[in-house]
Amino acid sequence: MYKKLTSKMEATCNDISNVAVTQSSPTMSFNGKRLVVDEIDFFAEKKKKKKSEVDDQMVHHQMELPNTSLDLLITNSTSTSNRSNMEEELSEAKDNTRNKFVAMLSELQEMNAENQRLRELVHNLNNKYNALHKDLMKLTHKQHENEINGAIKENDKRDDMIIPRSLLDIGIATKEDPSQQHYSERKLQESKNIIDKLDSGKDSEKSMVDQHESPADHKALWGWISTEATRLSSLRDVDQASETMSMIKKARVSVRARTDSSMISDGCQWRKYGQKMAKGNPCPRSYYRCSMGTACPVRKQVQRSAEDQSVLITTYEGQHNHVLPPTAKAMASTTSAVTSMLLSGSMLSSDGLIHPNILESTAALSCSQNTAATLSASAPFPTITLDLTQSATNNSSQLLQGAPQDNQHSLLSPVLAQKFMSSATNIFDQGTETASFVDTVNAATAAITADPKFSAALMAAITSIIGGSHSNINGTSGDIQHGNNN
DNA sequence: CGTATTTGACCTGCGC
DNA sequence: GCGCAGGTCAAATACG
Repeated sequence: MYKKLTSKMEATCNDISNVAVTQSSPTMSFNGKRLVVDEIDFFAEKKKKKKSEVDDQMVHHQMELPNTSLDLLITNSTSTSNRSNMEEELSEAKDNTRNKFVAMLSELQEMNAENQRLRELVHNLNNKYNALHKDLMKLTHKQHENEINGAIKENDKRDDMIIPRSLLDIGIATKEDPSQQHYSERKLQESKNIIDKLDSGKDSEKSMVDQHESPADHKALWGWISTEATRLSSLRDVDQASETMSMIKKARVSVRARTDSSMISDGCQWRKYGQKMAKGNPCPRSYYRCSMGTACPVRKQVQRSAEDQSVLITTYEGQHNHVLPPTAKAMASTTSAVTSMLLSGSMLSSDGLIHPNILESTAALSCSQNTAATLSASAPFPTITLDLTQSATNNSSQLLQGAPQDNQHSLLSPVLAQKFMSSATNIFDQGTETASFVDTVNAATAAITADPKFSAALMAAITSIIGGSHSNINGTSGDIQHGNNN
């Protein structure tokens, strides 16, 4: 936005400076560049010779005036009435040009003001981001300390828990892994280092200025450079934040489901925009984008499994920027939660391994339903795969104590379901992309920290929702209410 | 006729 | 630099 506006303003300035015949004039500063802008009398020269020469000039030439787009018809007539008409038209043309120029100037000033406001906005956002980031680190640190304290007790309780092979196969670290012990501390240290680097960057810029010029030049120069330093620093932070944002946008949730139909119904409207043959798979991959909202960034890929063509793999990517229908909301919230947990520090260690908390939660998911959740660390962007194709043989009561099991559509206890849905809704149902990633992570972390059953509830909710769909997918009904992520 | 889908061309990132 | 594969675009086509 800022860059766009800047380039637009630069273009405007160039246009103006091209038009303006510069004279000694007051200067305007734009983005550190000096612009010479003044009110120019385009007709000054012509005025001088106007009285004596204008008639002849007009007769013999097509007037050396800027094209004012007025249709000034010049004839060879020498009658006085025509002459006075032409003079009137000429002065009108002058006035028009002057008015246009004044209008452009005022527009430029407005844009300058807007530019200033945007700068302040970016700066404020940057400050808020930093504050939230620090809070997140504190929370993560606190949470990890709590985990360490309760680790022994938890381990005793969960000794009989079955961890699925699919999770062990992907190299998940266990609590005994000593590298996990300092996960939060390392992360905190990394963030401190980043902040230190930024600060030192500012300091070095300042020291460069301090040594730079004579005192006379110093003041003006410092004004400009400090503005630039602030701007660059902001851009660095914005880059950092945007990188994080792009990560969460790129995070994917993949759903494997056994179905004959070409696409699972997930409550959203999709428009197909491409199809491609993927290597090593006889079935084409289809590309869809969400058509429910204008310019909604959410996309999904649908492809049949190469190994088992009855299995449909649907991969969701991005966050919806519009209000979702209730049928799509549940899954969207759920997959948002998974995605954000996936990307928050509470899930992944700095080693790229899955945090023990999530291991437990994911194990809960896998054990609690006919579903396996796996995390791909090798993919360019984090991807969680929910496998709905496994046969219903697992005991679902191992972790979700009190969860009713008589209902294949909802194995989630009503209390936990409500808790989960309200949490997920509070956290993720922002409806727009503008919801801060940091807010999301903070909220997710806070929710998990506040409620030890949250993780289990979350996973149970996923299986509940997907489980319902799954049974539909495998059943005769084509009306599958499957959600997509975010 | 407006909207959705198809499909070949094009772009981009990555490995060699 | 080149080729490959994944992803996207947009003109052509189909459909209601």
